[in-house]
Amino acid sequence: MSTPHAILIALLEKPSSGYDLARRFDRAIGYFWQATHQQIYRELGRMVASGWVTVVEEGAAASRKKIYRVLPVGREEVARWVRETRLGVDDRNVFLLKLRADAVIGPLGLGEELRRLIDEASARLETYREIERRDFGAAQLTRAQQLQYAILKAGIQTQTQWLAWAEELRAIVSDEAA
Amino acid sequence: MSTPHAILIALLEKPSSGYDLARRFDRAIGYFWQATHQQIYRELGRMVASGWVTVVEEGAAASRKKIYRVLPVGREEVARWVRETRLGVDDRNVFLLKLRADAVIGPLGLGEELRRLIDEASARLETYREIERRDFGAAQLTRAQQLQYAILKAGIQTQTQWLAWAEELRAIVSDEAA
DNA sequence: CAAAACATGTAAGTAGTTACATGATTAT
DNA sequence: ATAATCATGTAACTACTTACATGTTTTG
Repeated sequence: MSTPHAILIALLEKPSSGYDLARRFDRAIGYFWQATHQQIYRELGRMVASGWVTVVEEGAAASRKKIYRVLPVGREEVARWVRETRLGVDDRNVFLLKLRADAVIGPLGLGEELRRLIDEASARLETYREIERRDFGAAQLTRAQQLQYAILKAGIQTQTQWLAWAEELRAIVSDEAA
Repeated sequence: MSTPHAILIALLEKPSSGYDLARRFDRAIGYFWQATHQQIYRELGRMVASGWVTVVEEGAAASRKKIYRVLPVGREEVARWVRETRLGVDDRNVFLLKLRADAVIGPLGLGEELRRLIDEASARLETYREIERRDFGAAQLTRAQQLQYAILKAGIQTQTQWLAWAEELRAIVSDEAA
């Protein structure tokens, strides 16, 4: 559901052609957000139709490279999406997308949502810790139990790491004009 | 692409009805793998057709609760999927699924894939560290730069945490009959 | 001049989401 | 009795994936 906004944010960072976007989504952006060229061209077409972006054909008539640029309406749509899309703990890559939007178009008031995500992650961590105490307190664990414990520990460590990161982020995000 | 296998593994852990599966996917399983009841019923139907699972109707004729159980063919399909599906660094939840499969049906030889995923995560971490040195060495960073740095740090910390977890796991996974 | 990279699209199939739909059982 | 939970499904829509398709520009 966030693919069009991922593209809008990438275009706000730097106006590009569909091909350039596809390359950017293969490299840097692709580390936390994926989009194939087919998705990109489809969404670009839709977003031109919606009036969110304009397209300028570049180079000679033979070379049909098209550079897309976000219009004020599209910019406002990004801001609206950041404000109104309520995220869950599982949407961390989407939150990173919101951070990129916040970096490229002024402060958008992410402090409140960050606060809530921290609370939810804390609650989930506490649930995991309870399962840990209840199910993995035994001295000797079978191989299967060791693996199940490892799966749980993946969750515990992920929440712990994210919480530490999020706390550090609060200081930056909090100076906001919500 | 792994939804049917997620369901098979859940059924290997405990034969269940579609409704029970949906609940399990809402609770414990749902922390790292999602499936709605519509997906579950569709896949159960397909898997019965494929001969991977059998269904036993329980209770009176009026109450039409159906308990699904994995057949040997389905069990072998899980083993095949674990062996033959090549994962990337972004498929960590899928790797956790493979671990659950390994816990429920004997050792499946995950050591090699774990080794490769560790190598790939190390390489990605090194890429992130290079970007860090190149782009965020300055003493004073603007707000936008601080946010971009925070996004990068999320990646760095995620890889670091995962690598530590994976190294710990190697000891358990390595005693394998590949 | 040939291969790689640039550049943009369509078509078909699969998977996932949201809404609709129905009926039985259990607890208040 | 009535509301909540149990229990299973269908239909319509949207998104994503894989394969196909075409032509240009740059580099060796």
